[in-house]
Amino acid sequence: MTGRSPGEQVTIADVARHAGVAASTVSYVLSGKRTISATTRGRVLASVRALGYHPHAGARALASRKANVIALVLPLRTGMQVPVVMRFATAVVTTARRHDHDVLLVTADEGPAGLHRIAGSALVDGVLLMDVELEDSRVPLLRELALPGVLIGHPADSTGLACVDLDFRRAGELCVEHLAAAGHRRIALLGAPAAVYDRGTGFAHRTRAGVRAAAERLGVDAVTRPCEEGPAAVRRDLEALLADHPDVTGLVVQNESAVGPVLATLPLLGRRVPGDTSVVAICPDELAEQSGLTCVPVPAEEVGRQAVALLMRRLSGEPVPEVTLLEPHLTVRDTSR
Amino acid sequence: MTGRSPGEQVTIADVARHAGVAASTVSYVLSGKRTISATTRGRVLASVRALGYHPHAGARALASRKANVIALVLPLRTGMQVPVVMRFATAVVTTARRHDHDVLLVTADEGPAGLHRIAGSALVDGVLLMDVELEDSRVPLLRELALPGVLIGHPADSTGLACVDLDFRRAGELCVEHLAAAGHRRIALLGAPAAVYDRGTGFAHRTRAGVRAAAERLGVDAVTRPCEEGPAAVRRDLEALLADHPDVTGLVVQNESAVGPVLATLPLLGRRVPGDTSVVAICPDELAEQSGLTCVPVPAEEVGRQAVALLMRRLSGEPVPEVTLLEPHLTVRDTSR
DNA sequence: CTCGATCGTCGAAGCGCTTCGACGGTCGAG
DNA sequence: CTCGACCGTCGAAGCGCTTCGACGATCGAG
Repeated sequence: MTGRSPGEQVTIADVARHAGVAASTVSYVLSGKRTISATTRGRVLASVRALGYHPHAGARALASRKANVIALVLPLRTGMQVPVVMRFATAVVTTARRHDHDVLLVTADEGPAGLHRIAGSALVDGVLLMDVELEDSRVPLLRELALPGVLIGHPADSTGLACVDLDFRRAGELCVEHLAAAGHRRIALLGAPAAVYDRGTGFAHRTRAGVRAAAERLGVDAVTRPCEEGPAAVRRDLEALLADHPDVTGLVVQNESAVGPVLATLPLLGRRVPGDTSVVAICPDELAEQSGLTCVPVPAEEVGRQAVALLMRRLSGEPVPEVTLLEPHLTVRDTSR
Repeated sequence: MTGRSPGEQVTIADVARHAGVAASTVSYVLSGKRTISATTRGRVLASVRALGYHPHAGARALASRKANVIALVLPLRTGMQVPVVMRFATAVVTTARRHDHDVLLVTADEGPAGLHRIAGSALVDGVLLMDVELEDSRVPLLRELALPGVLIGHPADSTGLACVDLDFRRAGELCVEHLAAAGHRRIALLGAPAAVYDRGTGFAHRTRAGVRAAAERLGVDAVTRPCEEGPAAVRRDLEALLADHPDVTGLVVQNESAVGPVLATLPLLGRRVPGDTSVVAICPDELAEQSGLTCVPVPAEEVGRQAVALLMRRLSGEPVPEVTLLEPHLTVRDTSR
């Protein structure tokens, strides 16, 4: 029984009165910023529980100049790998909570103005930027606002920033190395939608670069081609690719929505997998697992966790590395040989 | 040039000084809660722009007892229709911003404790609850905390609540009516994963009920069966279904991940679509459009908009209807006859 | 012309919290 | 023993904003 109607804010003064101490003492117990005797601490904590006290977020933000909230700026537009984004978001929220922070969801459509608003109103202490382009307009703004930020993906110039990403270049190389080792001499990358390349999205460009570099190094042929979304489009793009390059026997797919249709279409084109054609994907692991697909998993959770951890370190003033690249790994399943 | 280092908070006092008025006057200009002469207002607004002033969210929340933030409580667990959730989230953020509110992302894993925390700390003014189950533990809590909330989906007992949802019962009926009108006498519902039914998730149960009711009313046979995710699982469940009920000629699919595989599998079973078997889905429209699928679209955006609008009305003390059901519509494409 | 309304503005009082400086009380070193 | 250092606690001052009451000025009605 709290003796208060629900919805009424329990204040630190209530707790102090209940425990017979000063409000500041309660604050120090909760923050641990000054030593408090075990007895007093025990009494205070008991009162906190008894009253169901939660500090008023606004008041705390005002006094301490920290909101304990971070912003997650999501793309939410076409061409995005939706499930990846989702799993990533989950990891971010969970990790942030573990660091006693909440997550504000901001859509990229709000653009730079959104960042201005958020920074100016002290709504958040820092931002996580997803879907970063090679030349991203938000990046200079971040520098200018002196708003602590961590980027998912990395822009061309990462000076003074903190970026986390799967090493997509290496992932591309890995796929080609795997196929080349299995004896494939002609390899094709069926990539993201053209719009994604046009936007200059890092992961697409870097993967392509990795594929090309590895192919050159290993002396195999590699062609690359964007691929639109939707079963019909995938099928069309795949057929066109194989019509132009009929001698391709190794396929690297980096497009979530293409995985299913590619696997369904190849047999119809008279190509058995992996007998005639090997398929390797860069995609979430569950998706690949469902189809027994050889893949380089995109570790969305791990990226999310790392990103939050980096941001937390920045918020506490620690220096952090500019670029954190996660090492990709290839999981061999049934679609490659 | 603001004359302040970036990251320094511009306060209302700065604006007041710059405009030569009192701080309270600035506040009234911005809130419109008292009449201010056009000249003064103009001067103040100019200063606001010149200094790039954004009110400090915490201070504002403290003084006004409104955070101008709503919480979006997302499931983020298996069996969810991920793209739907995503589009929904986008609509929520966009609509909320239009009402001058931000959105805090909360995962359902935090459970009731999360709601307590959020309510107690005045972090948010209200909550949007997704993925509501028929008997949802968060619902009584919402009542108890007197926390304004809007549910997406609706629980068995919606007294005193506000719920928004597509009328899934009607959607189920619509599909059956369409198939029956085309002459199909034996119809099957290939539904959500079994876990979704077991959780008592409203949309799955209501759709099934609608299918059964319409079938009975129209005198056609209807069988229903859950369907797991992933191409292989879908194929297996579909084959089992058709083995048990070979005379089924009309298929209702309510499972995003099943749409593609179902369409791919039917021809392999010697069933041409729509010649031998008609397929109708309840799924996002883009997904259906890609495959030329007859469907009842799930209007994620519309639900998101409505939900936010309802919450805003609740926050301003207006009474709102307990249940808002969106009328489903069937779009005929190439997979049904 | 005077008086009450009305309008536009101001000053001050908090909102609930953190944090700084201060102050008694202990305790160990000299 | 005495004195300084330290420990545990308190009171007060603000953080930036909203909002209430007050107050001069303006204006129309009597």
